[in-house]
Amino acid sequence: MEKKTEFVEAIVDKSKDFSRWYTDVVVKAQLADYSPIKGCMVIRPYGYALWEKIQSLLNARIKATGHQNAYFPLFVPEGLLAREAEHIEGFSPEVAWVTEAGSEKLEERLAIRPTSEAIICSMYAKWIDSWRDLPILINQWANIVRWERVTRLFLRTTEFLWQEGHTAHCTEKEAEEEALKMLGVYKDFIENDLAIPVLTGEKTEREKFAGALRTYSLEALMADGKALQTGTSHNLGQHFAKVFNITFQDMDEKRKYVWQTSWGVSTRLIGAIIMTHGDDSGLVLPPKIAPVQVIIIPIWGREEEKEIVASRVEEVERLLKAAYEVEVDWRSEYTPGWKFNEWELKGVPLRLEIGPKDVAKKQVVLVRRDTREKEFVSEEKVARRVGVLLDEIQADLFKRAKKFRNDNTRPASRIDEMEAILSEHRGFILASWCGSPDCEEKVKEKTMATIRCIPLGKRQAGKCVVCGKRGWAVYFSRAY
RNA sequence: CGGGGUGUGGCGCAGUUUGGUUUAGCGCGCUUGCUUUGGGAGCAAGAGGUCGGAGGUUCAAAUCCUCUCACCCCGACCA
Repeated sequence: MEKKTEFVEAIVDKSKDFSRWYTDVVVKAQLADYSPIKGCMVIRPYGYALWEKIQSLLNARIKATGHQNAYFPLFVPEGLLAREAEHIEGFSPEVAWVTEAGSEKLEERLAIRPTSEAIICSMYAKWIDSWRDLPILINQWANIVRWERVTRLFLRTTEFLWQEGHTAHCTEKEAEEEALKMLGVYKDFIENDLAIPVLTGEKTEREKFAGALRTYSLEALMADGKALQTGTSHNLGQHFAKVFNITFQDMDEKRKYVWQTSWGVSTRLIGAIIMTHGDDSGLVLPPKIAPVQVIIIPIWGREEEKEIVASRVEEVERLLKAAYEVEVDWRSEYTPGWKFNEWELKGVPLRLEIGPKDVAKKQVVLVRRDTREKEFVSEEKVARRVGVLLDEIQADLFKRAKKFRNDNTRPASRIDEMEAILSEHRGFILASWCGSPDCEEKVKEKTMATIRCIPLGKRQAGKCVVCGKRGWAVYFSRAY
C-alpha cells in the first residue's frame, strides 16, 4: 500500500479526493486528454471506443422504435435561433458565434449549434404539409458547442458529442407518448447496458429545457453522493411549431400546428459510468460496453516456456474471439504484475492468465475486475465460464449501484432535516414540495440541493418541507 | 463571473521565503544493450527542460514587480 503511491501511474484514492480521482482515471486510463483549446478535450481511442459502444447499443434501440438518422448543419442563423423567445434566452449566455468568413464580415451571424431545435424546425416547416407526413421521427448524432464557464472532462466540455431526437406529431397525446417512450428507452439502455440505476421524472419549471412544455429526465447518483442528469426527453408542445410555422392539414381539413418532442444523451454518460462503477484502482466497465471484455495475459519465464504458453494462448484467444471482445497483451517489456495493474486501471471486466503452471494443469486463471475473485478453470470450460462471469459482473455492478442509490436515498420532512442529511451523507432526499418556485429556491439557498425530478405516476401527498402547505414527494439532491 | 490554488524535461516534484557555486536538481517514464517476467523487475550507458507567456527592476531573475494565459478546487449558471 505504502509503495503504491510511489508510482507515477498511481491514482489518488476515491474517498480522499473524488474530483482528483475522477480526473486521474479519465487521463490515466487514456479515455481523454486536455487539448490546447480551453474547455475542449480530446477523446482518445479507448474513450472513443466506449462512445462507439454506447452509440451502437443506443442507436439500435432508437431505430427499433421507428426513428431514422439524419444530419443537420452545425450552424444556426441568428434569426432562427432567436425565434423562440424562451429558447434563445435560455441558451444565449453559452452560444458561440461565427461572425466572419475569410476577411468578410457576415451579414447575419451564425450560432454554432448549442442544440438543433431551431435548424431542424425550419426544415420541418418545409417538409410537413399533411397529416400523412406525420409523425416525423428523426435522430441525429452530432457535436454541440456550449460555452460553459467551468468545464470537466466528459461531464461538461465546451464541445461535446451527443444524440438528439426531434419528432413531430399530429396530436398532443402522441407527442407526450413519444417523450415518455424515449425516456423509457433511455432508462432501459442506461440500466441494462451501462448498469447505472436511474430515477425518472419530470423537471420543475425552473429546471426544464428552454422552450419546452415539459421536460423529463433521468437522474443517477454518483459515488460521491451527487446526482448527475444522464439524459432528457422534452415534450415541446407547440412552442416551436408556432414560431416556425410548422403546420399540417388534418383529416378534419383544418390547418393545425404540430406537437413536438426532442430528447438526447451525451458523452456525459461516460462520466456517469466512471463515477458509478470506478474504484481506487481505476475504471470498472460493465461488460456490455467494455471495448475489451477479456484481457489475456500470457506469463512465461524462459524462451521455451514462451512457446508453449503462446500456443495455448492462441487457442484460447481463437475460442473466445468468436463471442467476446478479447485482447492478448504480448508486450515483453512489462511484467505480468505491471499489466495486471494497467488493465485494472482500464476497467477490463475479466483477466485471463495463462502461464507454464496452467499449461501443465490444462487450466486458465480468471480474475474478475469488480471483486478481484480469482478462479481456476479447466480449458474446455473456459468459453462457457467467461460468458457466465461476464453476465454476473454486469448484473452485480447494477445491483451494487442500485443498493448504493437506495441506501443513499433518504426521506425528510423539514428543511433543517434535509440540511443535516446533506451535510453528512449527500445522496437523494425524498421530500415533499408544494410546487412554488419560492420554496424550491429556498431549499437551494439553504442546502445547495435542487429538485432533480418529480416522480411520474400517482403523486404521493405530503407537506412542503419549506412552507408546510400541501404538496407531493419529489427528489432533491446536490447535482453536477 | 466571484473566492482559493497551481504552472520548472513526457509525468510527479524540489529549488522561489532571504536574486549570485545549479553547468537548473531528483523520482518515474523514454532510448540502447544484457539479464528478467505468477501483483507495477535489475544493471549499465544515453536522450530530453531555459523554468506557462509578455514586459519591467538589476551587474545578475526560475527566484522580485506588473500584466496576461492555462489548468485545478469551491461557489453562481448549464447536458
